[in-house]
Amino acid sequence: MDERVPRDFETLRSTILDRRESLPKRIAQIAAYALDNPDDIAFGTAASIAASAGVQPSTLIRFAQQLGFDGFTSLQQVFRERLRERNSSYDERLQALRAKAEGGAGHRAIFDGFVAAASTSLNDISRTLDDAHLEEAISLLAKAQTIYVLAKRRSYPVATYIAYALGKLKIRNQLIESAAGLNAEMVAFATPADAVIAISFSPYAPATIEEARTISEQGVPIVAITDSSFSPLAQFARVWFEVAEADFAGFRSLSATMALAMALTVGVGEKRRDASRKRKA
Amino acid sequence: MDERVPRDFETLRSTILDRRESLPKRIAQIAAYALDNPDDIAFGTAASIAASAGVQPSTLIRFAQQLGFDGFTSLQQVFRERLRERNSSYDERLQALRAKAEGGAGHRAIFDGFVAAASTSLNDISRTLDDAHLEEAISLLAKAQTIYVLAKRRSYPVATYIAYALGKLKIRNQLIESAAGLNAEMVAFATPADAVIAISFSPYAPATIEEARTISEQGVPIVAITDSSFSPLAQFARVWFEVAEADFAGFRSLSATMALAMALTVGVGEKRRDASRKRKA
DNA sequence: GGCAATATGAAATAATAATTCCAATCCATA
DNA sequence: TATGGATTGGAATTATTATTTCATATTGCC
Repeated sequence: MDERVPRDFETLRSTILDRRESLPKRIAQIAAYALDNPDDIAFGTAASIAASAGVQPSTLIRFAQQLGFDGFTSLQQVFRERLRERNSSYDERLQALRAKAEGGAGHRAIFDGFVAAASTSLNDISRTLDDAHLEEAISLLAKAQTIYVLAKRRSYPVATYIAYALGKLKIRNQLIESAAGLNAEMVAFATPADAVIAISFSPYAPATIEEARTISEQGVPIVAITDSSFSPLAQFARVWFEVAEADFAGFRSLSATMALAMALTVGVGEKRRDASRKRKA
Repeated sequence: MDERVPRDFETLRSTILDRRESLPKRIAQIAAYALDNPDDIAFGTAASIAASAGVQPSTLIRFAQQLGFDGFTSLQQVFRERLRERNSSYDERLQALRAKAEGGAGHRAIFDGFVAAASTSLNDISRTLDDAHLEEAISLLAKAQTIYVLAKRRSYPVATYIAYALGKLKIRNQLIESAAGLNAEMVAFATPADAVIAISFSPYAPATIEEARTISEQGVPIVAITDSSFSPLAQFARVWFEVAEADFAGFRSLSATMALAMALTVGVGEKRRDASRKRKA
C-alpha cells in the first residue's frame, strides 16, 4: 500500500519532473501549473486552482491521486508545508543546524549553517536598521574629502570591499592598513573635512579603537559599524550602527555588515552625483 | 461602512497591539495567539485554530469582526498574503527594488536592494551547491601543507576572510597579495603537496588567471570559486564551484561566496582535527 | 447585591469545497 | 475504420468548514 508518496516539496518536484513525459495531457497541464505556481496550490481551493490552470477540479484530484496522494487535500499539504518551512524562523533552523553540525553531520551541514547564519543576519538587520541613521551617515560621508576606512581582523574583509567599491565609484578613500606600521602617520593626515568608516566587533581590536580615538580627537567625524551600544567605537562615533551578526561554528557572518557597507558606499556615490549635478545646473 | 479594515499584516499587527488593552479576555487570547502563530492562522481552519488557542470558533470570528473584517475568512486572507509576500521570489523583489532605486527612491531602497541581492544569492547557492564537490574540495585542501589563497579586486575581501579564518584555525596559509609585487616568487614556493583556493569572477582579473595557470603547471591542486563553466579558472581547477551572485546597483553580492568560503575553511579544520585524532588513537 | 450590558460556550445551520460518478470523447491499435 | 481502454468534462454527492443563534455566564455600575 505504501506507494512512496512524496512528503516534501523537493521530492514531489522531482517525481513530477520524472514522470512528466508519461502524463496525460490535462494532468501534465496541471502538473506544470503546480510547479510554476506553488503558492496558488498552497492557498487556493480545488475549484479556483483548476480554473486558473484551465482544467476541471476532478483532473486536479486525479493528478494528486496519480502521485500517490489520496486526494487534493493531502497534495496541498505538501505545498503548504513548503511555505511553512521556508518561512520558519531562521533562528530555529540555525539552532537545528548547529546541533546537527555538532553531531558531526558532514560538510553539507556546515555549509547550510553558514547560509542560515547569513540569512538570519540579513533578516535581522533589515528589521532593525534605522533609516534616519542611514541618511545621516551618508550625508556625513558624502561631504568628506577623503573617506578613511578603518577595520582589522574579522572586519577587515568589509574594509577591503568598501575600499574597492569606493575606488570604483571614484571616491577618494584610504584604507588604514598595518602593513608597514605607518597607521599613526596615516591617521595624522585626516582632518575634520574628511570622514571615517570604522568597523569593529567584540572582541574589539585594540588598534582599531586606538586609531578611532586619535582620529576623533582630531575632529574627524566617524561613522561606526559595531555590535552593541557598549562598544568603545560607539562613543567616538558621530553616527553608529548596531549590527547583530549570527554566528556558526565559531565564525560570525559578515553578510549584514556587507550589505550595510555597500548601502553606505553606493549611497555616498549617489549623493555626490546628485550634488554635482545641482552645482552644474 | 468603511471601517478601515487592515489590509496588510503589518497594519493588522499594529492595530491589534493598539487595542490590546481594551479587548475582552478571550478575544485578547486569540489576538495574542494570532500574533505568535501567524502561520497557523494562515493554514488552519477556524476550528483547529480555535482549539489550539483554547477558545471557541465563534470567538475567533468575533475577533475578526471586531477588527472590521466580515468573518474569519477575510482575516485569514491577510495572514496568507503575508506568507505569499515573504515568499515571493526574491528575484521579483529584487527587480522591484532595482526599479525603485533607479527612480531615486532614497537610500533605504538601496540598502534593501543589497539585502535582497544577498538573500537571492544565498538561496541560489543552497539550491545549486553540489555536496560531492564540497567533499572533494575539503579533502583536497585538508591534505595540503600550506593553503594558498588567490583572489584580487572584488574577490579580495573573501580571500582576506579565508586567510583570517584559516589563521584562527591554525592552518598554515598564505594570502597571495600584490603589495610588493612578489607574487611570482610567492607562487614559486608552492608544491604539489600544497593547495590553492582561487576566487575570480567575470571580468576575471588577469593576474589571478596568470597566477592560477603558473601554479597549476607546478602541479599544485586548485579549488576554484568562479561564476561559470567558461571561466578560465575552471580549466585549471581540480574542483570548481559555480557561484551566481545577484547584483544590485552595479555591485555583486559576496554573500554566497562568503558562505561557501567559510564552509570550505571550517570543513578543512574539522577534517584535520578528525585526522589527527585518528593518528593519535 | 441587583441589574443591564457585554462576553462566552455550544450546538444548529448555512456555505463552501472536495470528491465521486458517469457519460462523452479521445487515442492507439488491429 | 472499428474497438477497447484510457482520459476528460461536468454535475451530483458527500464532507468539511464557516457562521449564526441562543442560552448561559461574567463583568461593570448604580
